[in-house]
Amino acid sequence: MVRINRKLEYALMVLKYMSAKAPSELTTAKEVADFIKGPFDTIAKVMQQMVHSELLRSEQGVQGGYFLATNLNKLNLFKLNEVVSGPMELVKCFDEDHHCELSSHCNIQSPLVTLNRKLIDFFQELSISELLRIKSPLSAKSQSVKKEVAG
Amino acid sequence: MVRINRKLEYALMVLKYMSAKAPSELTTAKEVADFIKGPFDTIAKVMQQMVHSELLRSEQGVQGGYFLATNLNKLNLFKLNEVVSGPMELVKCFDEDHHCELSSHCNIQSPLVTLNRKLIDFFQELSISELLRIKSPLSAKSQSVKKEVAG
DNA sequence: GTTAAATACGACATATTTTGTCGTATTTTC
DNA sequence: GAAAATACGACAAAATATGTCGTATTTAAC
Ligand code: FES
Ligand code: FES
Repeated sequence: MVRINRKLEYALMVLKYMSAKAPSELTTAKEVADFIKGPFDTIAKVMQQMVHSELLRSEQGVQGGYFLATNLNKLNLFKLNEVVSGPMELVKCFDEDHHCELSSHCNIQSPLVTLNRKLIDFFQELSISELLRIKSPLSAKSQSVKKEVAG
Repeated sequence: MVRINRKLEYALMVLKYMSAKAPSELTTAKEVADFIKGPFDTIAKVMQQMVHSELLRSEQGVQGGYFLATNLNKLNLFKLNEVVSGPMELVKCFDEDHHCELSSHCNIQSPLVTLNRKLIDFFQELSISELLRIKSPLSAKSQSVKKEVAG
């Protein structure tokens, strides 16, 4: 099976939620959790992971929170998935720590390499701002630049 | 996470293995299991599922086995995944029996619909014969037709 | 300086999904 | 009738995903 998981959804929800605010405004994990009626702890951890990979930045203490620290035009779904799930191959066989026990007699290795590559490309080409239809100041700017180049 | 699972791999292995034979020759589950050094029962069940969806046909009894019953040019990865995993949405939220408890407050529903659609398209456009680089008589024929149309 | 609200983070617990095994029945050839 | 194969449901085990808890730290407000 091939499915999108919750943590990736939470990450998308967080970005969607935060991108509706002014860039300087802080957002707390509680705020998001309340808004989407989801589990605070899990969502908070996702946001912390996003800080690690510098998608967000955080301020601690009372009145602390998170704010966007990246251009969502340059962020893609592949990257975002890595942020929440850690780096991993999309075809299990090729994952470092997985070690596929069939690999020595496998008759579809090269097809799987191809598939792995195609999946990576697919997710890399999916920009978050496009997917979430975000029109931030930055986003709008980049879009128009893109248009000029394209047209 | 977003990953290809074993059953789909087994199905691909089976098709790869069988497509190397003459169309009339039978292949047993044991034969495939021995060849790839995989678990007989699981592989057998995958082949049985393929019979249900008429990708293969079977003959019972001693000297029984399976043979290809479909044009692999017309088979795509989406369909093959459905055959081994049953019909299901690629974004869990939209799955009939899953019922996403966040859906009433979800702020990314429309993006998820888009993503779901794109994933389906991606897998539907991946033809099995192309992926496995199969050059069966049928396959070769269709390929040349395709070329003529394209060129 | 104490309290409250927030992030930070690891360890654990639970739930779900995936993967494999077993038992048993049926079909067919020898 | 025995052997080799498919057929299939129920179960078991393993892996993964998801959520919870405990505790520490930071900072603003009082
Ligand atoms: S099944 Fe893992 S490498 Fe082919
Ligand atoms: S999280 Fe399920 S519909 Fe949005």
